[in-house]
Amino acid sequence: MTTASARRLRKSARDVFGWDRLRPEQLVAMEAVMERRDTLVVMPTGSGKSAVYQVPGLLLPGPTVVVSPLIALQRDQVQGLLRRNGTQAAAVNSTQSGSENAAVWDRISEGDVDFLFLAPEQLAKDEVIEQLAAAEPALFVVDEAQCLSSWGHDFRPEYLRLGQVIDRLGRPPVLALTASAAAPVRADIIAQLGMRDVREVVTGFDRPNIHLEVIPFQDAAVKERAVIERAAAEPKPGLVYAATRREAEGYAEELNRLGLDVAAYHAGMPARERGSVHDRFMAGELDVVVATSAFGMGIDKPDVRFVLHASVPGSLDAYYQEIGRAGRDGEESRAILAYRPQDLGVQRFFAAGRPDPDTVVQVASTLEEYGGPVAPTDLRAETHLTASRLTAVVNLLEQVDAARTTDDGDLEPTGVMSAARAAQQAIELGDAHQQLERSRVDMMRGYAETTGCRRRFLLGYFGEVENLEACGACDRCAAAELVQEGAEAGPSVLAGTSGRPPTAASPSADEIQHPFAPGTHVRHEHWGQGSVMSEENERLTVLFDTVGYRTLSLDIVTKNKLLIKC
DNA sequence: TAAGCATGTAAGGGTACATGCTTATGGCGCCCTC
Repeated sequence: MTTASARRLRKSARDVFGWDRLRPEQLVAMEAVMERRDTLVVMPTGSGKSAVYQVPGLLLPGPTVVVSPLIALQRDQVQGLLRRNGTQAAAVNSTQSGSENAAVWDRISEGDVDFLFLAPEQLAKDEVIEQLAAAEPALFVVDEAQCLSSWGHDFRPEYLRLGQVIDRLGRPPVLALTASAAAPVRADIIAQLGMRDVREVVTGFDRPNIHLEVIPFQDAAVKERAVIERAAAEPKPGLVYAATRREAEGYAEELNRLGLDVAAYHAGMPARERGSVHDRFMAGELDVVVATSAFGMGIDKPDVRFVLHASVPGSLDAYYQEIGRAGRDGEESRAILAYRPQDLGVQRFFAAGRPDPDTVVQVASTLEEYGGPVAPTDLRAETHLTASRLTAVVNLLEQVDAARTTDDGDLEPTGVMSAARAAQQAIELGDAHQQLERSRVDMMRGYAETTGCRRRFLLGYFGEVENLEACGACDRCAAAELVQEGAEAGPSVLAGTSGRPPTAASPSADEIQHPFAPGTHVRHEHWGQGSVMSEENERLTVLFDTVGYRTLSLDIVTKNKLLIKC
């Protein structure tokens, strides 16, 4: 590429950041940003995702706003940028004093800050939006954008307010960055941020050096023993993911008893202790960290040799994100899942989090009683709800067009429907989201129980439909290879799993002759529009817009004409 | 949805089983006290 903008980008990357070469996909995304287009980038961690906003951010006139989910991450990002020649970066958050934050705002108004880092909660405050709007930001970046979809609907509802914030800032170009996002997550990010005419830059999901394995269990005690033995036996360092805090502490204790250097990590621990575990792991002082899902964002340790899940996580998005912390150095590493079907129960429980219907009715009718604009703080006082609970309900009401945010940040009913109708539609929307979350748990189960190549299943889930060859680097391919060898040459011992021979369990793209190849858009009489995500063993997995993932028998689909291509 | 725990009951002096309650991930910001 030899356009003037590509030349400028390359020069800035070299002069300021010392990067002699930009990857083609980085350059494509940067050029889209320079053209002021809304851009969604899905790139694995370690592939230079941050560069996509850093380089254009310095070339565009005006500050770049970066929404980042963790204050610890903001700190790392600011320090990283300050090390670059002539680059000014700052953060505004609750760990800094009022006067420190005020000093940052002064610098922004003087044009002295190139990059400003904030958590979405900061952007819930009117004065923050007003000061930002006055600075006329050149670019609005949402880092770790999968948080918007995974946390925005319940845990951190301010994430879903970012679309409104961008409107109030005068719609600067939006850049969303994430390391892993399947189709519904990408669609959610685009919809919630109100991104328009989006340039999507999605690089390959495959991490061929990570060997995939699932070990099935029925008995909890047997599984626990196996997890401990396996974690002790694998090359170090490694990560063990547990579903609960108690489990994490239990495993850490057992492994310590075996003489290994192991620490637990979860959100219930004091901040200092968490920081110390993080630092010791990064410094290579720990063999294993046993953690809940709290551990990992911003961890870029190249030599993690295994990621062992002691319980299934709630989605393949989460699973892929967590196993992606293994083998960043490109060396062989392993992702092992200790799978017990009963463990899905706790994930179904987590997937059930949605605003309570009574609360939705209460907020809708309170809003109707006001009749006109009301400050969110007044609505909070009236309904006796916490800020995040109220925000979660308001988000639903806005999504069904029953309420809107004024330019002043107040809430008002749109008046197009009654409070009862608004509440009903908002509750239905909450239910639909819950259904999608549950279908994602089902897909996790599908991965654990598949009889075909696990990597094909995983890549199909992320919509990567080009590479349908079996991988040869998962337990299923190894098992198929063993069967094949046995059939050809009698009993033999499995020598290894290197290389990628096609296997009986996994047909190539050319061999799939039926009309529902992955990527095909389809329509179902009851479930509406969808697209085929994967096909194996005569079963189709389809992602429907309204009901989430569904797995269907190809035979029944064909015989009963259940799906129409469109 | 499922597991752990406390309590209750039957049969019978210590134990087995049923029942019901509680808890299960993720962070920011802000207000409090020392």
